[in-house]
Amino acid sequence: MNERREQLLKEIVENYIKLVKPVGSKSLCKKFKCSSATIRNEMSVLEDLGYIEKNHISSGRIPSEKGYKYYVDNLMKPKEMTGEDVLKLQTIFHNHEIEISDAVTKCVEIISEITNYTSVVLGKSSSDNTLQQVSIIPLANSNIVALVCTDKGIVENRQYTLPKNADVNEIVKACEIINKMLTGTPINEVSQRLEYEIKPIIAKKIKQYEYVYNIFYDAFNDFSKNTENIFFSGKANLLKYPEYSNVNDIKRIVSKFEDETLVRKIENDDDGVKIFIGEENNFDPNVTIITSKYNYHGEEGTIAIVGPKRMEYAKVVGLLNYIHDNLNEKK
Amino acid sequence: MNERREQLLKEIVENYIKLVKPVGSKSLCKKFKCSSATIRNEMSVLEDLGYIEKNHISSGRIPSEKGYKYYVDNLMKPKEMTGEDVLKLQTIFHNHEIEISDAVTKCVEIISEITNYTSVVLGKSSSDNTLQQVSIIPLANSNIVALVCTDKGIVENRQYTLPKNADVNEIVKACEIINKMLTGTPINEVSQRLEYEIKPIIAKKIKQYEYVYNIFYDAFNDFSKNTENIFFSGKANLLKYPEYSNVNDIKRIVSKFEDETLVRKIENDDDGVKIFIGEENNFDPNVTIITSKYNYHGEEGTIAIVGPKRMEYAKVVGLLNYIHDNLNEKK
DNA sequence: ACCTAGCACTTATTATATCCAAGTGCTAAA
DNA sequence: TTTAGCACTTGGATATAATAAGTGCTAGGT
Repeated sequence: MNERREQLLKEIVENYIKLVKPVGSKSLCKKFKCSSATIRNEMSVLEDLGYIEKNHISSGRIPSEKGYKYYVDNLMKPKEMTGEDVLKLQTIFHNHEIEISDAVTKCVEIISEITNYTSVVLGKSSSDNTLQQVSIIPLANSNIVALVCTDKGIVENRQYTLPKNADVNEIVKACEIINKMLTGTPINEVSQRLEYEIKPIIAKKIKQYEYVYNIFYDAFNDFSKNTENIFFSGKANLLKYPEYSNVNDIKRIVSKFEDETLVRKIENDDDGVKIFIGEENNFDPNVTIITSKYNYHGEEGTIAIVGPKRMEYAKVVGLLNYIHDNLNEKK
Repeated sequence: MNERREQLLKEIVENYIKLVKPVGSKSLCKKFKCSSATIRNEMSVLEDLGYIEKNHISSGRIPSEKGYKYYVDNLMKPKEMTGEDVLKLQTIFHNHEIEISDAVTKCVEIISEITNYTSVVLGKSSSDNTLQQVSIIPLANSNIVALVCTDKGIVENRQYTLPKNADVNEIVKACEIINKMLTGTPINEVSQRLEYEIKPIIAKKIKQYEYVYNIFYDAFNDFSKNTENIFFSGKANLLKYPEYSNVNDIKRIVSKFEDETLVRKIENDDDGVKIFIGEENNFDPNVTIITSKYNYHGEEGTIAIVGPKRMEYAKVVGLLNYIHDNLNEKK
């Protein structure tokens, strides 16, 4: 590699990102003040090094995954955000400072709007939450709502119809016992302790303890599944790009978005903004995924942007850097 | 119309539903024990009546929307559910009888699985819920969770960070006042009564009443938006069908599923199982939507199945009839 | 040692022509 | 009222040719 080759690669990548057409030697003559033959010679070096590829023997060049990677690692300069976009995000980070539960959600909606890619929030699985409080709200017709709240403020609720001979007071009693004994327990250990510590106690104090036990057992069990913390915005954006212009590609991508266990694989534990190009990501070899962790007022997770491999890296990385800084307060 | 023409229409519709190819006169000779010319004569009558159409001058016939409609209204016999499918649904309706909050959700997941179409749950907008109880759960670092629960057991929760000089006790006090005065108020009137009845009272009793007021105001406001009660299952199923084999059709449909206000238009207030073919529905002229209301332990809404116009009507209607009966208990 | 003009060659894309299968409409006879 | 027969239409598949874009390579120039 030398200076000119790097510049050439940069030019090819950015050109291809913009126009989605293989880049020919002729089109770069002016920029490099030399003939197309010279460019061709340099291009064939870049091809030997594996940074660019041809679709067929006489086509222009497109960046390979290795080429994109070299570009993002060495040549790209993250774009500073424009005032307009900053403004949109400011309203989330500053104006509404008390309301936090869906700051992240709103954030990715704006990301999709700005970037025209698909964004995903992967809420952290609840394993490091601890039990803060359970409570019962009685409704009419012997229905009740059981609530479970964790120290990080995540709430799950569930409605039940009580058997006819049930007594709400007994359930409230059980509630108090659970709160007294289990507050602070990691949420994934609660079920176990409920069975071995709480069940014997309420068995003594409460007549029909079985159904009372079941109510809480169910409520906690739900928590550990916790399938609800994936949020998408701008799914349809992916379909805008010409690389997904054949039906099977689209079907493949759409189906993959439907598959929760696959989407979970997007998650990444490294801090900072990370880029996974094509084969590097565990989701789909035809997309690039850029991730960023967040930890905002105790809510943790990953924000991911999914787009074509020829993503506007400079723009997206600039944006995610900004968001990363704002959604991770060092307390 | 006469008996033979009805049978012919029935045959054409069912044939097209199964094979997705225009139905030619020859293929029906055996069934009707006559020559293709006879069939052609009858077909041209059905075409004049508007029940079937041609793609081009020399193609076989396909049912028109009017034809489908005549079929579902007069010729189709809803298929009884098979034991296997009944079994899948029984586990929801009977075995887990205490756990109701996502019975409907699980239900449509099974619907999508059985039918291979897309199903949607449109939760009833919360306008006829009344306030049952608000409560506050304090967390660490002067964070709190505010909970709002309605008489039908719908719960919204929100997390806030309190200002430094705040006193949780004052918020709890406000909670009690609200519960005493507003329980039973329709949820969409709560904001108003909060401002005119509660605000003056807490203004007297609580020092920094402004932020306390804001917490509850926000929490109730969220409720009236209530954008979260749409649930999809099997979105990708739509892409399986040959009628959506061109890219633009797929893009259009996928984008429409993304558009919440459009999806809301699927909702339908009539009771029973209703069929909306093509132009009859407000969502997309190229699909059929079959809806059924549910009212299960106080949770109300619409279940909708979205599929191509050549939907397997008999199967889907049979299934939805069954579900309708089970998700609407007359108390 | 590097650059460049020139040219033969390759490939995708587009347009055009041709052929075939499926199916219709119409006529005339049963 | 039904049917056999036939001319006609259309979409789809396949083959062919023309064109544009771009490459690799050679040979001569700096």
